[in-house]
Amino acid sequence: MMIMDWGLQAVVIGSSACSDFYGANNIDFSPNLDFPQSEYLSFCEMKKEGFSDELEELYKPFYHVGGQNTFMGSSISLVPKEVKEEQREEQRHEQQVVAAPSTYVPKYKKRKNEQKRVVLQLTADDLSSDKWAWRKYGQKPIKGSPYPRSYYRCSSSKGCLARKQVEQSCTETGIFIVTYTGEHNHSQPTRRNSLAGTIKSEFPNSKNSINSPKKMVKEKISSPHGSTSNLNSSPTNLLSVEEFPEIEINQENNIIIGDYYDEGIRNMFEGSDENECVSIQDMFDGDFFAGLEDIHDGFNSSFGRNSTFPHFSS
DNA sequence: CGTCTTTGACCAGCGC
DNA sequence: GCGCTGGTCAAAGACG
Repeated sequence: MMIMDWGLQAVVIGSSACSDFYGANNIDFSPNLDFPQSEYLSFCEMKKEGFSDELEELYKPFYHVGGQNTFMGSSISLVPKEVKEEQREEQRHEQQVVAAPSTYVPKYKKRKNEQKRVVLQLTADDLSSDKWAWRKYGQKPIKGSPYPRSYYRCSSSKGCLARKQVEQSCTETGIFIVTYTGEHNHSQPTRRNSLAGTIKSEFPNSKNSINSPKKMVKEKISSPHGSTSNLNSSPTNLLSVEEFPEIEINQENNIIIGDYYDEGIRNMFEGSDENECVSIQDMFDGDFFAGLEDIHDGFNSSFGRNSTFPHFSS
């Protein structure tokens, strides 16, 4: 099931290091039923390994009480650890399941600049389809990844808070993990800014770029925004939309609005087919991400009334 | 000259 | 409090 794929990827991305996927902070992954206690406890103990609250935030949309969710191929409840323990305590005394509180207080406060993030896994070709103008303002080696992460801000408008992070996947050659944060405060530019200085690779030899003395390395590439053209271009079938778990992407790079939506919610997009599709290109061309926020709010209200976890169809 | 990338320094959040 | 880490700043240089 597709949701399994990008859900896992979301975890990987959320952990800020693609090799550091072990679990999530304060989240109990144990299935509602028939899960060995020893394994249940081991999941809970993962918290000690230093998982960030990013993961916690990531899984908030999956929190679901009183029903069963489908995750990683089995029926699983995604309930904050504290909530689960509260439930178990109540079960011990009353032999009944108690609904969890609707609010969950994270252990750690968010980072100062943490905002809603949209995480995508794109090929180099997909990267070059991004018509926004970005200016690189930093690059950092990331722990656990052999590839550095590049930081971009929107260069179309001064004061635009849109940000983009790009890093090469350490597990899939030719796949780039792109994280968008903030929102553009302007319409999409009709043309890109001057191409001056844009022919340098976004991903020069990482070791050189990190450790070498300050020296420009010029690499002629075909696409602007630094996405190298010599990378293997494999079909992208993964999309992680943090905060928007109701969105799926299929093999054709179409964003699918799940059929569990209320008709009214799905109608927020043009058309009202059973599964609404938006291409990657459409996302970059229009206000798709802005619309996601509204969809997300609608989803929460809708999902809150329905005890059945969303089922994605493809 | 304007815009870009590169890269070391700096800052803030987080864990111990 | 200290160290680690990720995100940002800003100076220097390259490109059209």
